[in-house]
Amino acid sequence: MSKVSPSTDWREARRASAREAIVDAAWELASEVGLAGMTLRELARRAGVTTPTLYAYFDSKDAIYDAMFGRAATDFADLMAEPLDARDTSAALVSYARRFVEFCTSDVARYQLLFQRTVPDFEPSPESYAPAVRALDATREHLARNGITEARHVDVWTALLNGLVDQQVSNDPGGDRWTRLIEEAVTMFLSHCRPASGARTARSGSPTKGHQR
Amino acid sequence: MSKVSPSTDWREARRASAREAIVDAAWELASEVGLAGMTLRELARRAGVTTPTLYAYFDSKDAIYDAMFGRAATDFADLMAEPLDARDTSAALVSYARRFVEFCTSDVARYQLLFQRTVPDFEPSPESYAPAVRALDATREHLARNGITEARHVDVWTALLNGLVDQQVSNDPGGDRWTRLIEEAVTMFLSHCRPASGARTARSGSPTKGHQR
DNA sequence: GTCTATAGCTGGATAGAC
DNA sequence: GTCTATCCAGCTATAGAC
Repeated sequence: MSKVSPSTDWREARRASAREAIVDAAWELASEVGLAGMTLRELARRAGVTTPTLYAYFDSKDAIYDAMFGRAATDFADLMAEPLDARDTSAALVSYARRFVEFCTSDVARYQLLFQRTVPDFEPSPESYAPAVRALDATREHLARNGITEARHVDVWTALLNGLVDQQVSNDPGGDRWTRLIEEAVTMFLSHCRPASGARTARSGSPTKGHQR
Repeated sequence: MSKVSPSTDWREARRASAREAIVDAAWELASEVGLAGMTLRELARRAGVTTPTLYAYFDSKDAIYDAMFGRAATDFADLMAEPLDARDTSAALVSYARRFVEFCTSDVARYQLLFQRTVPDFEPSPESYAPAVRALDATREHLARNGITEARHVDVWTALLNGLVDQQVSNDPGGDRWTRLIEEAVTMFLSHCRPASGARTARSGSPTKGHQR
């Protein structure tokens, strides 16, 4: 495959594995104390090393944030690319929305790093950001299957879902006051944005009731 | 009125005035460097005093955040209580939504302190929080005039508006990619949530076009 | 690569003179 | 109430031995 020697491959693999372990510990810590509350001392302690060792794998704290972003974006894109088992396109969209909201609310720190700009002076590198673009493309594709193709409608969709997530985590953390409104919100969205193409497109009823969790 | 002497009143007034000046400087600073980036040294410099003087007026940095919250909540409630000049209730709701979104996007730091939980370990005191409750009541009243009375619909409303704001400030700061969708979002909301009560309630057309700013 | 030790800095908060 | 001077804690990041 490559011109590097096998031993170099091993070392590269071990190094990448060690980096992943640090990122694991970083996410675990951030979900407990918040992104801003994450310190390198505590991160090193959790990872079973000392502070200088972190610098053997990352140039700076921002580089760690960047690796965290990359991991989160990849997880997000992978989750959103998983196939959906739903009988029709609108039910699929509800499932898709639930998936997104569940992903966001299950780890607020991850949601903040990925979708809000809460860490001062941090911006993800293009490489880390790429998977997020891929996920947004998947969103567009799902909407297109429901006849939603206009850019403004896609923006309404993202606003609606982000709004549900934001209200949920800000005003009812751990509860379901807004997450339980997903199906209604999707119905509202579809009946307004989907082009009229017959009678059965208007509402989905509640075929996916009890499908969550 | 009170048993305190006039000179005590004067002193109280001057003290309150000095506190307000500090809060003014605090908001000006926060809007430049963010809430987390606000330091007491720089705040003191802006206010024309030294750090220890701040502690003559506030017990801690969190107490300053709390005073900032109180100011923002009062401004918010006052703005939302201003009368609306609109020919019908649905147009009034659009104006109301514009007012809210404009308030939020014009000062991101204020939006974050008021509606998100971005300052770690800070929670507003009941006194500072009270005006925010008053503003939410005003929102409920406006929605009720449009026949929206169910609690779940009020929650959909707040999610929708917060979603527009959040996407705007996170992904298109300074632009209008999401703020320009306000009228469409309100139309979508009303046609779904407003109880059917005749033909003319379904849509508002665009009577308020060019009404913003 | 990993450690011990520490530099260098910045933050909130305080002591004590005036 | 306001200042000068400072404390003390916490942070990121580095030097240098092994």
